[in-house]
Amino acid sequence: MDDLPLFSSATAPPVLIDDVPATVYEKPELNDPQRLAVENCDGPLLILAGAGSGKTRVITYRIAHLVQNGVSPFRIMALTFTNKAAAEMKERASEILRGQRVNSWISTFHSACLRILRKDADRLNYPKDFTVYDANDQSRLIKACLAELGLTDKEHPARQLGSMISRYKSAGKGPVEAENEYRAHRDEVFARVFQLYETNLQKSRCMDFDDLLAKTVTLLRDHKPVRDYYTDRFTHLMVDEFQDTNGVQYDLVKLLTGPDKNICVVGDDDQSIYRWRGAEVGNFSRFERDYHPKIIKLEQNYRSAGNILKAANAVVSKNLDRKEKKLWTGADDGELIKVYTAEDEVDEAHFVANTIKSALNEGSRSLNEFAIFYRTNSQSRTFEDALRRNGTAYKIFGGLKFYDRKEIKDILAWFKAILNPFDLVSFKRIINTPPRGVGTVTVEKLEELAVENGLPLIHAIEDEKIVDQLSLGASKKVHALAEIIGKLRAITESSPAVDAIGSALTETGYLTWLEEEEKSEARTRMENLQELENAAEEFAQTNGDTTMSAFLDHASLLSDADNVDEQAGSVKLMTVHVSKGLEFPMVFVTGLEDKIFPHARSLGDPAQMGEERRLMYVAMTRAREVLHLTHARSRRIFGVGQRNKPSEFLADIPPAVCKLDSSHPVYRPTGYEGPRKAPIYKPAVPQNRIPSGAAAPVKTEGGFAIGMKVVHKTFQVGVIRKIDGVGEKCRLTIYFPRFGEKKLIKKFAGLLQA
DNA sequence: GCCCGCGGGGTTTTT
DNA sequence: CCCCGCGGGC
Repeated sequence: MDDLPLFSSATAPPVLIDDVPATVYEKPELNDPQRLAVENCDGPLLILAGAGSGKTRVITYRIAHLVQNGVSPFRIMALTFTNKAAAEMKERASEILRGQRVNSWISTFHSACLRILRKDADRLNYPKDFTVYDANDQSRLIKACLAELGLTDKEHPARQLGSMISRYKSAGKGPVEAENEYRAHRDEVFARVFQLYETNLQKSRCMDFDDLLAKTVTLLRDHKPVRDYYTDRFTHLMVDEFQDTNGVQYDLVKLLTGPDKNICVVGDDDQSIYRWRGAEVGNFSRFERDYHPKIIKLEQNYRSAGNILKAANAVVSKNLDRKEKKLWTGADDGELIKVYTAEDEVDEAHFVANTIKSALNEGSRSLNEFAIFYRTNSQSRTFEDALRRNGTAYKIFGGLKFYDRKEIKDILAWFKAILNPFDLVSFKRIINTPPRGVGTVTVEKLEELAVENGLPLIHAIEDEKIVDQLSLGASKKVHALAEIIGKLRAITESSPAVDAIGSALTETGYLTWLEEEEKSEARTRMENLQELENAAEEFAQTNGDTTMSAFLDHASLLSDADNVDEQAGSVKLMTVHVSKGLEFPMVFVTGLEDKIFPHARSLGDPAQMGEERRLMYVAMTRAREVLHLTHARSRRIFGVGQRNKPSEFLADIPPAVCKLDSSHPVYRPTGYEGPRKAPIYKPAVPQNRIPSGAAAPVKTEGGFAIGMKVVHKTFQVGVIRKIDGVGEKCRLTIYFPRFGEKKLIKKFAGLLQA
């Protein structure tokens, strides 16, 4: 693997080899651009940091450099997206600054904002002890709003409305903009729900995740003394993963920038994979326009072997509108990238599991050197099965987060309700959980009585005179509930959070309830609750704060308790999104098929396809030494077998850096023909034919199938998502990238195959 | 008020 | 196929 032309396309950046002594890879010192990035501390700076270019090192050394040059750590703020990144940065900064107290703010955007708001929320007509709502709470509140408007969750899914609301708020917009921007009936509903949601949120004295950012922006923008306080204190500001910032975060950063404009943002446009969530890559150019920063590019990759980098570059360089960048490495080419064509998803999983097993048997690698990536969570299942069959320890990352689990939320809701009597979502959650005979009828009656008496519901329930107005049976049950609330309130006020949680588990009857339920999940749930107590204890010890409200803040913002580094001794499984920021010696990127990765919903939309491509780039650049790419010729999707072409990304990888992997004994379902010899990477042509022949049936009707691309005279190109009914009554749900989802009657739509 | 069974829907998700 | 949430029956 030597002097072959590395890239067929003229636009692809060259990869420079052997430009730098090998020791650099082993023990990295600061290279020239890195040193510039560290030492340029005056005025605005934009660091374009390619994958694996030592970004974290640069940020931490910058902090150290500032401190050594007389800037007090007290005046430094660094903003990240994840708690993990913040923790790592904090730890490494304190290592470098041995012994010095690092009282900088190194935290996520959200916790920095929460901290700011806890101090001054009263200026926004919020109590300082407002509650933070997560996506689940938000969804419950939206459902309540829908009900209030006489609408159903069916026609307007709360989750979908929630993400629309979030998208608006991330762009700094509210219900008024929503109303102005939409005219169609469906969206009028959206604006009304949005409006009511905002009103009810305020009434509940709660903020959702997006509010934490948006309200901080309002606070800083409209209250000069507050803004002055922060811009005076923080003379040096740093922002990590700048490509992932949304509109509101950009505004926030701008408001926090002091008069000296010592602001440094770090990011990589090629790793922007959260555009769908409101991230605006345009913030890079906005930053350049607003600040005229110095620009430093970190282009030397210290992570991946040469071939991996060449392949990754080849994939991402097909995107247009990239920042000019030439990522290179001083490392050797390393092994060729292995491409495996599996018969189906079971074969794919076995190939991966067996490859890992034989590498382990050779003794050269340990369990935690392996990672398996997939595009969607549902793909994890077959890998779990295969690994389990091989007796290989594994751990899945992502998925349901600890603090999002039902049992955890059920218990914490008691304290949220007690600490904020206006938080109806939390209170309603616990009124009859576990079931104690206080049903909807009783609650409705109580709500009326509460309104009449001008009391929040939870206080009304504790008011004997009010409860006595209920029927005898109901009032007894409500009294019992009030008693629990009273006890928990007392212990919350007097004792550490751990003890309060402990007594909630027994007093509310939650543990007994779980014990009685003879379900298989009950055991895990109880273990999780035990873990909740541990978490409260641990939080108190590390933060020196035993109060419930502090723990609740922690729980709502630090939502993933799992830490990849701490899970030694297991193969790691995760979606590509979750893999961002991590690295592993041996990586398997799986499901590389048209409609899986790139995902079907991205096909036909250039912007979304660009993001899929970056996603692939992120996945590949996680690998240090060995990269396996796998795809299956057929795969069960929603229980139905489907044939998919190899992903077009496979075709983008220069043949010179990869080889077909056929060396392993694989699991062979009947009909397996052995590994293919012919080149499998033909540039993908748009898949628009109904899968035929041996393929299992896909839902079809009159020449149309789910996933098929079609052309409509008004809406142009779209992808069929759903087919309802047959013949004359056949209705097609089609997603048009430019117009959104439309339901059309086949007979009248005049559709053509794309 | 509770529980089971049906039906709908299923991309990614740092906080 | 598999998970969820709602509604109807008990």
